[in-house]
Amino acid sequence: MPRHTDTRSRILELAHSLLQAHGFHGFSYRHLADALGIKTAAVHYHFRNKADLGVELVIELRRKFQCWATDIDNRTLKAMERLDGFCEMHRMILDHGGSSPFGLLDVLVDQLPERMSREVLVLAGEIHGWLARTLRQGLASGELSFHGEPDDQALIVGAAILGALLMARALGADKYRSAIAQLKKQLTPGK
Amino acid sequence: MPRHTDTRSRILELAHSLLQAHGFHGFSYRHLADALGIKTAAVHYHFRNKADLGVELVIELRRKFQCWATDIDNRTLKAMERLDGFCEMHRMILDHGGSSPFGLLDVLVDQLPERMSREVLVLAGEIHGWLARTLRQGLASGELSFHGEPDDQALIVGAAILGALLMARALGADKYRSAIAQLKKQLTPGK
DNA sequence: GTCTATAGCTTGATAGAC
DNA sequence: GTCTATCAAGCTATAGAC
Repeated sequence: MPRHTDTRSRILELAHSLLQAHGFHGFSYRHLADALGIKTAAVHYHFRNKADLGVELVIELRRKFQCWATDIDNRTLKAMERLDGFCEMHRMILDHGGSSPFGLLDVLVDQLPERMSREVLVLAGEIHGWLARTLRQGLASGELSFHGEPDDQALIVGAAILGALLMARALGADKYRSAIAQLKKQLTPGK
Repeated sequence: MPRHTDTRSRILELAHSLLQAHGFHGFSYRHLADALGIKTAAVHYHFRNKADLGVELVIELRRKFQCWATDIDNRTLKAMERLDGFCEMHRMILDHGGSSPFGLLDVLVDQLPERMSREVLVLAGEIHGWLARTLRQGLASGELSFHGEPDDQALIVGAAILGALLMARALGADKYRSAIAQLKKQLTPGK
């Protein structure tokens, strides 16, 4: 019940969860204003237009992901445990009514304001980089097992998690768990 | 240059491609009307409201998938060749500006009219069923290799293809090819 | 089967008072 | 920093003429 004293951060916080749940086009200034007990004009004061708001949202997502990544990388975990953390983070999004990777979505990146989609691409690259690095280390140490390049493997691991998250919204959260379990099975050495 | 004599099927055809490219909320009756040189009221004549149009679109998608599936199943192909066909069908969607599985999207199924999302779920089940069956046969005949249940494997194969398709819109079509190649590598026995 | 005309809503955005 | 008031534009949908 602390911080977020000012209206601006309250807007940002609410917009963040609405972005995750409904996508960028799935909420309006009116939604924000009504839910916060203010007027749309007040929202426009803090974010001149919706594209500006969108850009700041994605920048915040990037910041959050970097914090998460450096934190988990510093904890000297096994590669599979890091991947677990990655999947778990996504599952939490699912539990909170979220849909896509980080809410970065609309998934359909080309339907976003241009400045915003540019930031989304940067974020996507950062996520892919982290995944590839984690997979490469796990492969080198023998904790993980897969064929081909870590960069390519990171591509389908990322795609599978994204896809599983989206499918889970339609088919139920247990399908997400099944899919992730199967994904881990593929990466486990030995059998 | 043949068939689609009547306005109704012209609407359906155009709506189909717009659904694939922009999602259900990404086109309007005005878009349809303007592009076809008719008025919105004419569209309303053929489809009383947009939910009705959406339902018929998904039903048509189901019909198309069933045709595709029975056709490819009758051609006595190897399991991997069938999966290739599945991936290839999706790649064509990508090339035509499409985004999601069949355009069934908005990906965010829970933002669709209820009757429509119900049909989407049926379609999702049919696709999963086909994938699981194909994987099971491939595993039994030794053409494919993976651990765990075919049902679970179908889940992540489907998720990976869906995710790859969406990522490709942001990162480029070559990323889709890379991801699919990596996916096939995982399913290939021997190495 | 297609049209005109229109209703009623929601959206993003701005100007100016307090 | 927040408000009132207002705008043009977009949307779905309907009634009724042709």
